[in-house]
Amino acid sequence: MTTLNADNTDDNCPAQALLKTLSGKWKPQLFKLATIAPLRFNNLLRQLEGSNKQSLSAALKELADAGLLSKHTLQTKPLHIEYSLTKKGKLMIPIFEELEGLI
Amino acid sequence: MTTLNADNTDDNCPAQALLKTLSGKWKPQLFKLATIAPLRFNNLLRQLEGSNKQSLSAALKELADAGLLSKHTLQTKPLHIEYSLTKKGKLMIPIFEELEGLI
DNA sequence: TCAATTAGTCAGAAAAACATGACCACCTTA
DNA sequence: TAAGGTGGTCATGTTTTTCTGACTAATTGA
Repeated sequence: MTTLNADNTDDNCPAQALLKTLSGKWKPQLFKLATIAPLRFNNLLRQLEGSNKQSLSAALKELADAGLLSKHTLQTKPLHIEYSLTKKGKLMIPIFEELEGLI
Repeated sequence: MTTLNADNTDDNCPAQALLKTLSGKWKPQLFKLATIAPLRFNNLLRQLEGSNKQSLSAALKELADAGLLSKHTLQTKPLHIEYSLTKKGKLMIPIFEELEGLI
């Protein structure tokens, strides 16, 4: 009898990594909001009641590292930084809608 | 400016609950294995290296509570208990395959 | 010049998730 | 009758995640 998953970072279960990057207290909401409009840091901090800088900062970074969000700086004064969906991120939208459809 | 998510159990983001029930150290693997064959407790405990009774028990319960797995007792001696995908659980399989496709 | 905005980082505390070992009941085989 | 399998629960401890408050730096408006 073979044992699965010698370690829990195993990618024999390919959806697991994606599920991990999307899970957490704020990431689903950040992803969802990003499908509507680009995200801005202090704006999110005000909108997401109960959130905090540290967690939002980490969540945005993880979503960006996963290739779902891209970060770009607008040359305004003061500088504004926007996080918006990448191509990969956009590809996920209809799949999420299907998931929501069967809840 | 309206604030979103007065509490973090909010269902204004419907995928969030589902994402939550599928996230965690063992649940993705349990779901995946359940797409192949019904799950049995001690069998999982042996197969999933590094797992433990407490966590598997909790994970199976959460997946069952979410309506993705159903629990039934086989009248064998000794009794065997099987967890298998519900209709809802089966509906999620192709959606997960799409997600995996774009990783 | 002082307060407030922009977007964060850092250290430490609190909360949540996960693991460990003891224990339970039932049944079977030796 | 003792050991080992079935499928768990419970209390406790460890590890990971999340939150809090202090701090940074540049820019704007009063």
